[in-house]
Amino acid sequence: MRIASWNVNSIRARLESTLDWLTAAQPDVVLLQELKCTVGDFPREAIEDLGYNVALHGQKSYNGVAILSKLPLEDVHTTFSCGINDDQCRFIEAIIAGCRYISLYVPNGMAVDNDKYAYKLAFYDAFTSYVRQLLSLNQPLIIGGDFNVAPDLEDAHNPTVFTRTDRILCTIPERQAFHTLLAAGLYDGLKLHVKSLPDQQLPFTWWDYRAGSFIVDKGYRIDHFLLSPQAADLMINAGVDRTPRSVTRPSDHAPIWIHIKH
DNA sequence: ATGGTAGCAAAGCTA
Repeated sequence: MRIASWNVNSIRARLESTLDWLTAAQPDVVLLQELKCTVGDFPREAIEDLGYNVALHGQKSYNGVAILSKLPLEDVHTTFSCGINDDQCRFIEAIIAGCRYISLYVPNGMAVDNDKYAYKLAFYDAFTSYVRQLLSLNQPLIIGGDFNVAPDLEDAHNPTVFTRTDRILCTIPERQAFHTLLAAGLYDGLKLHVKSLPDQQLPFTWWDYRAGSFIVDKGYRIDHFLLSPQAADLMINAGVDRTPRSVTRPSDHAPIWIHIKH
């Protein structure tokens, strides 16, 4: 099975490139983030025409997540208990072929002194609690999404950003929150795969639109697949698909993917 | 240190 996750930065602005990418990459399961539209405005028919079942959680202008699947989706949920800003559409979960999938869009945080930064840390806390419950089931669990954290020095083009206390995506509390989530018992799928190969660098997944960051490869690795032990056992390959980041009017994120035994 | 671009939606907010 081919599993992909992609922050599209507006599904309507990205519809043509999304359909092109789906046709070329042929993923069986797709976890999407930043739809930036309501359920009613989602281009459901165009995607269903490519053979996908659709489950989505959308709102006007911001956020929004979806799961596309060639196999039937069961047991769909669109919330976990965070306690604040629960009206923001950042989570959707479904069971597909006996495996639980979550599409996650973690708050960006904006700036260290911003209320959104506190929300981001609270979101990590609450999601970690939820993941601990899921992991106690001892079942395959695949979480894909935009985590808005570069976990380690190799996950940013310029490691000196980690010496600054004001650089969003890279501050110590954000990275600690991410590593606490991992420590609940999840594997970083991309890292697990790349580190099993000789002399491979971890690829970036996001490049700022500004200052031509993609051309000079000044990126960050902030999109991740996090896997339960039962899912990690199934993984056979992983990577980043830079092709959709290279087209005209791209998303600022590239799709990430894993292959699992089915 | 600053400012650089993009999407939504119609001026500023978010990223």
